[in-house]
Amino acid sequence: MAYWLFKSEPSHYSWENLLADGRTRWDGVRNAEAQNNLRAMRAGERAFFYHSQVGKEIVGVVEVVRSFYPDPGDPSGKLGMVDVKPVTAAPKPVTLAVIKANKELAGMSLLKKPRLSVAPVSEREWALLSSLAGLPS
DNA sequence: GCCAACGTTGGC
DNA sequence: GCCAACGTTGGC
Repeated sequence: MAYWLFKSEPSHYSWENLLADGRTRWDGVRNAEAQNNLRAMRAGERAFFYHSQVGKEIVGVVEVVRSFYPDPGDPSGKLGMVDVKPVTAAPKPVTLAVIKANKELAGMSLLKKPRLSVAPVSEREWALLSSLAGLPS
């Protein structure tokens, strides 16, 4: 059971948009490493939803409801996506500043690879972040 | 196949 | 709005 983190600019697609939609396709990922992460996801796995640029905080938890499948709109046939649904909002959103200030989280992909939009989260990081967010882990 | 130029991302 | 980091593109 792996854990993940999805980044999205709220001006483009926010947590509120996801709540309103109930479910969405996580398409439009171009970066190869991010694509590999999508490919590695299994249905039922969970991920944090992070607002980049505006907010810069973890705002909720999503679940992968459909594992990787090709994007029919991609002419190269290489790009794919997963489907996600919201699970729960974070009672206490965890800001980037808080994450940066925590030594235990210094190894996170979020910090080490700031431009990676779909990143892995370790079990330990998941537990710690869940607790910081006021979520049961 | 190399590498310079360019575009994009995302924090500040 | 700026800039650093870094991935991608395209000419050679």
